Amino acid sequence: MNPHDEPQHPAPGGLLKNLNPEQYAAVTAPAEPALILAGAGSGKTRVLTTRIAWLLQTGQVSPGGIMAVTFTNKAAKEMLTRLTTMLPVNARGMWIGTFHGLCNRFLRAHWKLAGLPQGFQILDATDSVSAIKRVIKAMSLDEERYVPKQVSWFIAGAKEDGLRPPDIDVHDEQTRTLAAIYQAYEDQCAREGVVDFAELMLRSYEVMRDQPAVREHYQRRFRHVLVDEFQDTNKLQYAWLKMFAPPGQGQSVLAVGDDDQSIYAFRGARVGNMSDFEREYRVKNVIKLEQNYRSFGNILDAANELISRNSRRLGKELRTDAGPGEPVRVYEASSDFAEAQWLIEEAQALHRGGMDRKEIAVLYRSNAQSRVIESALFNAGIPYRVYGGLRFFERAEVKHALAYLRLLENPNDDTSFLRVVNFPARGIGARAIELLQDAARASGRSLYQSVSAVAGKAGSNLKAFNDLVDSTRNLTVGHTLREILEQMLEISGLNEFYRNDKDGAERLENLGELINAAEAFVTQEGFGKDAVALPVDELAPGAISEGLPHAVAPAQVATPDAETGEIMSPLAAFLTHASLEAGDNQAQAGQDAVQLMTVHSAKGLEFDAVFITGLEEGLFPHENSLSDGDGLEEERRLMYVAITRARQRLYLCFSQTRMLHGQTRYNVKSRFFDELPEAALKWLSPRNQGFGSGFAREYQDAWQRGSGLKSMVGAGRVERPSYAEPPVPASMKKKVAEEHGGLRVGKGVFHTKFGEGVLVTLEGSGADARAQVNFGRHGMKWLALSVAKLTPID
DNA sequence: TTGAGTGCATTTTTT
DNA sequence: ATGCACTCAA
Repeated sequence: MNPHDEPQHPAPGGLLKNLNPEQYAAVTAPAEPALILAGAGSGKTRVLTTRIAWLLQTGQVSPGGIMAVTFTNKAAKEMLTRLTTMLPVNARGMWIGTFHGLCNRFLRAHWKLAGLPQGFQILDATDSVSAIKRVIKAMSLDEERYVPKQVSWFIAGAKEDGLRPPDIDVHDEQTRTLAAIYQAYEDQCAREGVVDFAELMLRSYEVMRDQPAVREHYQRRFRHVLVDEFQDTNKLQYAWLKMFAPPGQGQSVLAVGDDDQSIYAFRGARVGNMSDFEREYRVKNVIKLEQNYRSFGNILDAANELISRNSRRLGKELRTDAGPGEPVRVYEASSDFAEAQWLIEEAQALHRGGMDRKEIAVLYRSNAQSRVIESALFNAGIPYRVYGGLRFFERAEVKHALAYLRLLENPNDDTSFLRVVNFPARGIGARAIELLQDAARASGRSLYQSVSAVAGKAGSNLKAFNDLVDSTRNLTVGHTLREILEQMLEISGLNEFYRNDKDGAERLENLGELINAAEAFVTQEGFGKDAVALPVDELAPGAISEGLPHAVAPAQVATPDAETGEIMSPLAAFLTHASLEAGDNQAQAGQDAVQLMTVHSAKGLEFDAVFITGLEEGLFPHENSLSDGDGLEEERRLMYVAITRARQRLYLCFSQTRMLHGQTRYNVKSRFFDELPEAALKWLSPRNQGFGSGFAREYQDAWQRGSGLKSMVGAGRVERPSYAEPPVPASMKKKVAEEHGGLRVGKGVFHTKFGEGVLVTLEGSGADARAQVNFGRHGMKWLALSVAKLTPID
């Protein structure tokens, strides 16, 4: 269909009902490039899904002609779920998924052209680092100078710039070596038949770039491409997109994003892609979604005022019909502990007032800040949930099990081999492994293939390991995924190991959970939404791949491969799934618990009440962000994201004193307070709250810290501890406030040039008296009191 | 092979 | 303060 003579489509009433004019315009935008600036809480997901539903319902496109890309599995899933409630669609024909998920799907179909083995497996970030570590060792390079993590960063960065090892600009020795490591790592990955995350993107980009037939096929196929969170795309992802839907090809590309919520520059996201998109695609349709359906007015006023301080914005202001609502409450605490204590009392009050605990979120800039809050919640016996810990498929025992499974699929996967060759221990030590690695390196073969080259006791132990893997494989041929897992867990000795381990109960549970996950994958997911190769006729010349019989009975057989007719086993599909989706991070996700997370991980979520904690110079905005150019603006966007998470109530708090890295820091309140509209704020008196003043508070403080988190078993499972009065620590008794002419350590001071600060240290006396003051954005200063005019404040 | 002891870094993170 | 990665002795 020619997009330029767009016919009038009958507007199906149900779908478009209740859309505001901007949303309506976005949903029914003509089939040409469009940029949607979607503010926080403006119904972005709704627009995306309604758009797809509308396109399908009006017959402008069939499922096979749609590609919708997101960043997270969660977003992709949500889109799919909402879509299916709007419209009975055959989801299989559509390409809805994450960038990486779609790349995987693409490479499974074109593995040969991509130069990959058919059953290639995917390395997660941790696997990739350990693979790089092996490369560095094999090259006998100094691990101090070439830190595996940093090298991994370098390689991922290069790939995201579309660079292969020969393309690296080797201007110095260091870069030359890095490029050499990159090359060796690539070779190793090829030998082992694995790809990392960045490779998924780059490899599929290259296939599209270098294979005209494939490129033309997909460009013809995808009439409508939709991209979520466009502000988070990196250089490679944008280039990838342009391969599927280049400017001027008549495809409709709908990019949805919010430049004000771009908070991932540090990992390569380029907000600039939005304006590049607008220019390169000659976008006529820029639609702003500014009507907010989430928050009350005061909250939005705060967000708008704050973000207006940023330059280089595409320009957008949120508005609401909901009225001003409650003021934004601000609390100044004396210590991080008092901050946590106050926050908990406030949260309890909200809960007593009928708010679910899971509707209350506590946000912080860095993970280290969660400890005090956790500790306080724990002691108060309030259930809570911390986001961002280890996720299911990242747990050690699960990774062990997956490594065994990978070896069943591909014994030449050295990463997996090394992970489990001596776990559980079977007498294969570092020496044996070194010998084996030497042999493998010498012959250019895998560790598995080199076992026979190792002599003696070590050799026979290694052989026994190989036999173990081989026999498991032989034993489980033709069995269900569940049976394969059960057999593997027994034969490998993992089950027995954790049965005998005194702390093994939870790990055993997780292994059981892994079996469940496999079962669920096979039945519910109808495995291989992502993993299964495309139907044979997918690439038939001139094929209009809409309406193909995609339906495959789930849990039956995998779809045969496009070229050879070979089948991707359920096991291989499950392993792929495990790499692409790390799973949830907490067992009791369903419980009504207060939600703790970093501001970054709060993006995309919303809560009735939000506490933004630790609003102090150096912490938020973070000190490390102030050095680089766009750093402060990104911090401000981060704050903007945090504010706009709140529906009804927003609390901001900061503390005069904070324990960080084992040292007490005296912080100045965040500059962001100066950037919020005073009329929307309500400052709460710090004096009437918490533990009162001085000694009593510090004493309580010290004791609470001492109790720590060590004794905790798990969130929300513990009752309030009954305790005797703790003894007064000696350090407390001796403590005397340092004072000088009305100045006190820990209290505020004013300096005519540097403004407000916090007194950190006082030294010397008389003419020699010096003071150390933290002036926040002006930094830490030493001042001679005989010269500097410091006046106490408060 | 395993345990205790030492050194070191410690913004944000999905796939 | 604390966790983790790595070293060295038993």
